[in-house]
Amino acid sequence: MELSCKSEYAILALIELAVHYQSGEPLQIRQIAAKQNIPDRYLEQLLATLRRGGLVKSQRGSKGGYLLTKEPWKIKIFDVLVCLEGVNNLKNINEDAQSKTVESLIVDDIWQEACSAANSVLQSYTLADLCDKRDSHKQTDIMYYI
Amino acid sequence: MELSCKSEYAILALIELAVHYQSGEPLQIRQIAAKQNIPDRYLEQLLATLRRGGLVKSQRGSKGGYLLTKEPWKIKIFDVLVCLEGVNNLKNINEDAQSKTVESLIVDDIWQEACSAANSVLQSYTLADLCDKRDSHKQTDIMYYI
DNA sequence: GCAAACCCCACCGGAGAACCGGAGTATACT
DNA sequence: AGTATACTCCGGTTCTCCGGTGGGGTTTGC
Repeated sequence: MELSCKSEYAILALIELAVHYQSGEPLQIRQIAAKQNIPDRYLEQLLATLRRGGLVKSQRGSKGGYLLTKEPWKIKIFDVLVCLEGVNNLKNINEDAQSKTVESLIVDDIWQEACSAANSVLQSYTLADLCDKRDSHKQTDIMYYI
Repeated sequence: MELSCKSEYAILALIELAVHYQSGEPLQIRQIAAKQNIPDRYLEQLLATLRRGGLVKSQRGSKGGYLLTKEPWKIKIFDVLVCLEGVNNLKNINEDAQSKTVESLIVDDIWQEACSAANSVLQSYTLADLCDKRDSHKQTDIMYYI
């Protein structure tokens, strides 16, 4: 029940892209990495995965960088996790009669139910929601500062 | 979002213990392993962990084995997972000002919310519930058999 | 053509999962 | 007392993944 570093980095990067989305300008790995202190060589790989997953697009060459492919309110946190962690439900092929007791089916059911509960939360948040939270959070900080 | 083999084995073993709970007789590793086709040397380690976690107790020597320490309806699936996977919320010490951006706090919040949703499902099931499900499932099988 | 950016492939160290073995220890039965 | 039966503890092995680094290649803007 631990959020992997990988997924956390990816979500943070996507938040940065979402914040700069309306500008239309691409954002570079270096800039994202610096703002969220993520190792840039590693972030590069994660962005490549996100690109292959269709969540971001890249622009090569000088003045290049990354852009969201969709509006921030159309990208759910769940989508990001699926893209990063891979599709998780491909074990159902191994349903031989052997090594599948009645009890293990029941346990799997419960587990599926728990996963669904978590996923529905992750489905309910978009990048835009996180940006809003960020803004209100920063407002609060300013209030304290005054 | 994958249930580890480890936890699955442990829950299956505890179901077996729960089924035989009213007999008061200890159940041996071999018997549990055979019924749920679990590698017995591995199951031994898992039961040791469960014992250290206070979920089961052992009886050594001939005619020994394992017993639940509590009634099956007092043991939640969540308890089993915590015992096996370890306490997961001990990262809060690393809250230096550095490497903790506002955004990462927000991401952590969302993740916590998703975890809570999953945990509340796992809190709602006890070993006794799983035994009931098992019984009704087996009833259904018999119906088909006729 | 050159620098700035992305792209791709490969590798490494550490950690954990899923096991297997062996020597020791407690208990029951004879 | 002695033996068989179980658990207990310690260790090692193989495999995969995670987080991270390095090097070389390709595209683009100026």
